[in-house]
Formats: sequence, C-alpha cells, structure tokens
Amino acid sequence: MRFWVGEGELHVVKRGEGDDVVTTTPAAPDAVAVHELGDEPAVRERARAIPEAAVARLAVYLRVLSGLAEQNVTTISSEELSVAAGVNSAKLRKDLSYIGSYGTRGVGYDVDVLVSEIERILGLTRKHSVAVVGIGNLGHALANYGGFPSRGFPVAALFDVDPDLMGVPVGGIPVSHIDEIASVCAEREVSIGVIATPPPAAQAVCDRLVSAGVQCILNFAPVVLQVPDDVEVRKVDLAVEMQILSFHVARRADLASAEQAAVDAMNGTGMSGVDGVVIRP
Amino acid sequence: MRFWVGEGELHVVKRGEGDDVVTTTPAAPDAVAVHELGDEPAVRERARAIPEAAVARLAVYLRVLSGLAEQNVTTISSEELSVAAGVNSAKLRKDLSYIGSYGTRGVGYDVDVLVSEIERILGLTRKHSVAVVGIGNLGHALANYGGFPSRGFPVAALFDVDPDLMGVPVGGIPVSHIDEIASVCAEREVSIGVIATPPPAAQAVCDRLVSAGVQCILNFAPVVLQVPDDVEVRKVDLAVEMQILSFHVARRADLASAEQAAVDAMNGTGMSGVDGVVIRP
DNA sequence: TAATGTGAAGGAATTCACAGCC
DNA sequence: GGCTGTGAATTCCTTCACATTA
Repeated sequence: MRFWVGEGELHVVKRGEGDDVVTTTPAAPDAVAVHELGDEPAVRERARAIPEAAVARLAVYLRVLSGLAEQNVTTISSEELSVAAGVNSAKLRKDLSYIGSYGTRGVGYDVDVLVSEIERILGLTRKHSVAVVGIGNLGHALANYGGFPSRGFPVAALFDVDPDLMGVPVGGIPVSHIDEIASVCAEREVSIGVIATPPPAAQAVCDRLVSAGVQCILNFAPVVLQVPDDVEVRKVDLAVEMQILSFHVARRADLASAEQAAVDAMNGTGMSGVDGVVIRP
Repeated sequence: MRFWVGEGELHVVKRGEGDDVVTTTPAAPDAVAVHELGDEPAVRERARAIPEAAVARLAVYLRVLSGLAEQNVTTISSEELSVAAGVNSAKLRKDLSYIGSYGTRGVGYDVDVLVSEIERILGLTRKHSVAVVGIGNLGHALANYGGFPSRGFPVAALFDVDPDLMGVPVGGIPVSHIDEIASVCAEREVSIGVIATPPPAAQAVCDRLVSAGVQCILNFAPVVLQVPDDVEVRKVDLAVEMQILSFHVARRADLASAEQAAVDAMNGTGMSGVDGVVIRP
C-alpha cells in the first residue's frame, strides 16, 4: 500500500527547532489527509509555504545581513534592512515572517540569528556541488569564480565535447568529456547543473543532466528547456534582459514625446511626432 | 510653463500603424489630464500598458518566432507557440493581445508579422549601444559575445581601472579608463551600461554611469544598487539563482521525508526524522 | 515607546471559459 | 470546426494599518 500527501493538508513538526513547522497552503477545507493512489490531483504536490518571490528576496537579505555581520552590526530594524535591500519594510517583515518569528518588538532583528535562519531555510547548511557544462567564454568565467558565488556551491565537475579541452584544468578542475556526465555527476554528488553551451546543444545537455539525476539546472543558453516536472530550471538570459532594458528605453522615448506633445498641445504649436493626444474624461 | 502627464490619463495615437494605441492603466476616474508642476504624484509617471512580466515573455516569444521564421514556418497557433515557449496558451494569447490583434481566428498567427510587431514594441528597431564596465573574467566573456546576444546591442565601449588594460582591445574594442566614462559614453551614444566589476566598486560605477546619462543598467555585481527613479536596473545575480535552486533541493528533501513519514505513520512503524505528523481537520 | 508580526485590503498576474470570427 | 481575443474568476503578491509585545 502506498500513499501520497495532498496539497494543503500535511503539517509536519520537525525535530529540534521549537515550533518550527513546514506548512502548506492555508486551509483545504474538507480535505482528507492521506489518499490512496488513484484520486491524485493533476498537479504534483507542492509545499508552498514560502512564495517563490520571497525566496529570491531572502537570498538578497542574506547577503546584506552577511555584510552587516562582518561589520559587527548585531541588530537591525526592518526599516534599515529594507532600505539596504531595496524593498519596502512591510514586504521585508512579511518575507521574514514566512521563516518564523525571530525579531524582537521594539528592538529589531539579531543579525546572526537571521543569517542562520535564512541559511537554514535556503538549504545552505548543506553543500551543493555544481557541474558546469560548456567550457567556452562563459564556462571559463564561471569555473574561475572558484567555489562559485558565495561558498557552499563548489564547482565539482566541468564538461565539454572539445577533445583539446579534455583533462585541461580550469579553475583547478580538469574538464571531462560530456559522455562521462552520468558517472562523474554521480561520483561527485553533483546536485546543480549549469548549462553554458551554445544554444543548439543545450536541450541535449539538459536531457543528459536529467538522466544523470541532476534535478536543478541553471541555464545560460538562450533556449527554452523542456524538462520533467520534478526538475527545477532557472534561466539567466542576457538577450532577454537586454531586450527588457530596450523596452524601457523605448517607453521612455514614447513618454518623452507624449509629454512634449502635451506641452505643444497646450501651447497651441501643433503635434510633433504624434498624430493626436486623446484625453479621457 | 512646463507640464507633465499624469498616470492613467494620457492616450496617444501614434503615427502610422492603424489603431495602435499607447494606453495607460484602465481608468483614472476624475483625473485631470495635464497638471502644472507642483501637484506631482509620489511615484513618477509610468505608462503601464504592458505588464513587466509580459515584456520578459515577449522577448522569449520573439526568439522562438525568429527560430521558426528561419525554418520557413509562416504560421503558428497559440497552442504550438506556447509549448515552444514553455508557457500556457491563454497566457501567451493574453501577452500578445497587449501588443495588438495580429492573429487570425481559426488559423493562428503569421510568424513574420509577430516578429516585427514584437520587435517594434521592444524597441529593437533602434540600436542600443552597450558599455561594459569591469573587464575581468565576466567582462571579457561579455565583450567577446561580440555584438552581444542577438544583434541590436553592439558593445561600443569597455571600461576598467587597471592601467595594464588601457587600450588593449577585447572583442575588438579597446578598453578605456573609467575616468573617461562620461565623455566616451556621450560620444558613442551608450544607452545601456553593464556592470561587471567586483562588488565594492559597483555602486560607484553605477553612480558614474548615471551621471554620464545612462538610464538603463544591467548589474552582474552582487550588490543592491541605489539609483534615481528614472534609471532602470536589471540584475543578474548568480548567488541568488544558486540559492533559489538550493532552496528547491531542500524543499524536495523535506517533501520526501514528509511523504515517507506519512507512509510510516500509516504503516504504524513510527516516525523517522520527524517528530509528529499533524493532520488538519 | 518603538518596532515586530499579521489580518485584511488592494493590486497584479494568471487562468478559465466562451463569444466572436475565419 | 478551429482558434483568437478577452471579460470574469481566480490565484498570487504587495501594501496597509494596527494590535501586540518587549
């Protein structure tokens, strides 16, 4: 007999750490806690205690807090921290409330406490070995970050197809052939794969990472990867970022000309670059 | 006499392109269209016709569509395109509806039409010169992308402080000293600045870019930049990306143990790694 | 008194579902 | 019949505002 756990239903009290709780979505009114296989919901179970957007910000808070800790700041208010992190203070407090109540009313938060709680939530207490696939310009740069941005993400393996690169150490790690991806990833316990290949190779590389058991992928290739539901993909897409900025440049220009047109209209000098300004009642 | 344009009030019919309209937020009930300076709202004017999230996806659709165009695909349905872009088809149609009605019911979209409409909206019909500041590992990689991901974003200037780098060409462009940032950016009409410096230098570099008149910044330094409201910053933060993936690894592990615990509980074998399973009524 | 933590309100983005058109 | 375009419903996220607590 096998069971699965339905959404919004299971609450697990973890060992240690006081009344710390893994919570799912708010209620689930008349739900039954454990179902037999057969009436599975369409989407696979997801414990959504912490909104995705909040997770990204927690990582930012962590960095700011680490900086403060190095400067021997011991306590900080939500207001100060929110300014340093570039968010509003209510949002910051709500984000922190997702991980528990570690502040002191009238005082603020203990920096060290927050650092370790956020690290715990983000799973930074374990090591996550990284494999970089595609040792071109970008792959080199990534491998040479050495230990990858902030400790805890050691680069454990490098892969490419270029025979000239095989065995060549980059950032201290010798490059392996991509055909060895399964064995090397297993052996070195890689949990995160980074794809830095040319676009045409990306999907195939992704497939091989997935069949090697890697469930988290950071994709630098400008390609939409198709993966099974249980694999998490984050992408870093320079072209998209540039194009978003381009959109804002264009929007700014449109606004400027709209404003100019409004001024012209008021001055009765006619339109310039615009055919008409329509004003809502 | 100067005027500015209030939010949700100005509608501008642009030259050419049929009934194409730059629209702001839905209503703004009793608002006046043109204000004199003095009663400015707190937040600076933003024409929000297209949600930010949709803009990012439009860039992705554009890439997929360009690929299709190269394969001489002339027509595509929202369903097919949405699969290729990794989104759901209703979202795709809604996103496309923000830019106009270019589809044909019962048929689909003309690939070339969509490509040019998206390019127009994203402002890709103009050239956007890019300056890269910080010619280390990453700066090199970026400069060597040569013309930057997808045409339309030529790298026009490189800056650093290292005397050994001055004048050295990287990706065909000689490196300038950062002290020349204002004059060089003006002369080469840089509209996008890319910060690839070490973290401690990032804010100062950002300030100099801003005073050089650059209003769009892509920041690779793991630092929260403080900028005026009229400057657009996008960040690419590897540490944050890795930590989000780490969070998912951790969540997966928690889920696995929770599910295991549920199974154990049902089997009456007691808890393993969990103190109690609390089931909501 | 000062600042957290959080219901509740508000807004934005997503998804549904179907009218309208080819 | 098939597919777009879009109001309406829903879900998710943000912000407000204040009761609560050290």
